[in-house]
Amino acid sequence: MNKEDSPTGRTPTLADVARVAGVSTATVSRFLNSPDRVIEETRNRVRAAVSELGYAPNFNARALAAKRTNTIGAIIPTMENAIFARGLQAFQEELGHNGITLLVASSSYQMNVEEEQIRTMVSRGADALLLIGYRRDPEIYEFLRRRGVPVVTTWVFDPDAGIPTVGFDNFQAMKALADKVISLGHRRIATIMATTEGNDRASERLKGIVAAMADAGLPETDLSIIETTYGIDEGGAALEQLLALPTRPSVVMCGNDVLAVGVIARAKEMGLNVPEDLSVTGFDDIEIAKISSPPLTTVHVPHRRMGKEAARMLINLVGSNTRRENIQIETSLQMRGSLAGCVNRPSVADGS
Amino acid sequence: MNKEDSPTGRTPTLADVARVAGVSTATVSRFLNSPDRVIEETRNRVRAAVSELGYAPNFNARALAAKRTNTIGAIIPTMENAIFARGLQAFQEELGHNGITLLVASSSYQMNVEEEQIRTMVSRGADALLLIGYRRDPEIYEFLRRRGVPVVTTWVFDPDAGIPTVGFDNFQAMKALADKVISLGHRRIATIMATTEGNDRASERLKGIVAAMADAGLPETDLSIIETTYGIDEGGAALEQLLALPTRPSVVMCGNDVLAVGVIARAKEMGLNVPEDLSVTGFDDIEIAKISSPPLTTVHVPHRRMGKEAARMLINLVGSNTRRENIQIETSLQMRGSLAGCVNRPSVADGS
DNA sequence: TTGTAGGCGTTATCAC
DNA sequence: GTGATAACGCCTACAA
Repeated sequence: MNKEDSPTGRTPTLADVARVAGVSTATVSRFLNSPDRVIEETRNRVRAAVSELGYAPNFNARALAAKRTNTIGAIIPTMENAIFARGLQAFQEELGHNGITLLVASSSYQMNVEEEQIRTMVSRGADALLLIGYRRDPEIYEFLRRRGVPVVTTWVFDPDAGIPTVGFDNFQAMKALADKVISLGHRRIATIMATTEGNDRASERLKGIVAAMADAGLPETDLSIIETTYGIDEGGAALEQLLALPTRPSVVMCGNDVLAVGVIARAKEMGLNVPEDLSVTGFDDIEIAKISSPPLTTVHVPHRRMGKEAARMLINLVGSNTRRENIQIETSLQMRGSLAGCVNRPSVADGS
Repeated sequence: MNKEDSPTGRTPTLADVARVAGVSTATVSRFLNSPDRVIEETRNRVRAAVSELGYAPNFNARALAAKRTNTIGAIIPTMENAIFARGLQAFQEELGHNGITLLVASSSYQMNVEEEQIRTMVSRGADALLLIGYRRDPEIYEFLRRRGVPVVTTWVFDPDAGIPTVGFDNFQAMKALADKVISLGHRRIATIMATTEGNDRASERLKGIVAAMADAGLPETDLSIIETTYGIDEGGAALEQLLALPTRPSVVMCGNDVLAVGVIARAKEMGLNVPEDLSVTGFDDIEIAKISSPPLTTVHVPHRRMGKEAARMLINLVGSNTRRENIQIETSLQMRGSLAGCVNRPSVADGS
């Protein structure tokens, strides 16, 4: 039982430190928040008292009194796959450099869960919020506006969104890939997407494919669409549905890399060669895209830069130094082995 | 400008609700926390006032007054790969069923960062903590004990750890796999592990391999060890180091699936056939293990069950219904294509 | 530079 | 059942 064993039997408070140091609570508070406003001699006494008591400030009390938490919240659709990991990592690093803590929650792609979490974050005092995509109930934006909580949305870019966006144009990005696919001779195109309802990224990507087909004069009926949740196994299951259709696609364009990798794996299990029998594309260019075999053709997204820029904008907004703006991140096509030209063989392979 | 536009110009408080409903703040508080202790008639008035004002309770004030947050914190080594994702998901679900919120932070496998985050979580009022592994500075456990914050560690099982563990025996699990590898004829074994310093899971897994070799009478010099950070590319880089050594291993046993998949990918790039030229094993059995080609032989860990059990124990500890205990989760070998028997060919393949 | 004192929004202990 | 009212731990004018 050393001297550090809680002398009072409870966790030390500011007042305890003040008493031990022989100063007022105000001085201790200053020592903690702006040490330069405390004279050296006093500083030492307080510092000693702090470490003697093992004092740690009570965050909730601080937030209550200061109306500021130095905390920014991020709500992402999922933590189960690595789609958002890298961007969030960069986001967190940038916040860390500015002494800001990140709080993360995941909504499982459910809008009502997300709303709940937005309210929770706000009631916990988050100074600002990072959200994925911009399409959500206007009421929630109204709520945030009234509470004065700045928001930035990412993974999308849209100057007309009404709120700051830091991201890329999902429509154009996917259209560019679809253009490429079509130029390689593919006509029977299938796509596996996240449920597009309430998911602007997915629905815009889908529109991108449709637009590319329209440009090429392909009938919309040549496009088979399956909506599913994101996951490797889900991708595989979707592929099976696709192959049960009367006309077998020559290419499957997936809404993200996770689905695509699942498709490739299942295709191989089913005895199909990728890309000879079936081409596959993804979206995101996360790590598994490279290690898939064949490696995955996909849309490269500069996740880290996106996360960093979002953090910077949010930090500015909290300091209210800036008006809102939008930052566009450029994506690029990442060609790899999973996409090949289409020789337009009949939909049911024969032995000839 | 409708009636909901903040009437007072600031966010509504309990007192505002009380005023509008014509009751005391105590009653509103009761309405919020134990509605059954308020008579129906009053309840309705309060309910109306709440929704009229768009009132939402201030979490920090609540925590300050109640000394309880209904929040449990989890600190994991990384969010960058999916190792902890599934377990954490199950953990969160179980907490959710009990009205508890989960706060997640990641430490990037750095002990000092983790300590910092533990202190942050506590000062934010987390009612309890979930940590990965048990090996850390005793001072931090002392800190938690003094603050009365229950802790459960997971991904390890050790009744002697001094704190509750919900997990598996890393030593035995890896030893079982190594036994199998050796029984297949492998002698020149290499291993790629996370830095074992401060990482009990990694160091125990390594010991498991060493023990298996000892049991088989293999000299310890037959084991090449490379320590690296977890990541796909890191696995690939480690493989290159390994292949530069004078005696080429016939099998690479990796500390986790992420490394192993990286090894397989790089091996193929280098023109090696897996498992003919080189066998590879992992640990965890996360999703990529299945989609790797060849699919990965690994140690299966029941992540979801582990997460769920940890949540239950933590919930009990917060209610202080229980004394601490330990729960062992059984792992199993998951044999797949990346591991084959060793024909003990010379370390440098020739054309014969 | 430092101290005093009021307030932040809830909860909880009492009486009534 | 309901209402005062004192905590909870910290911040921040304002004074000294």
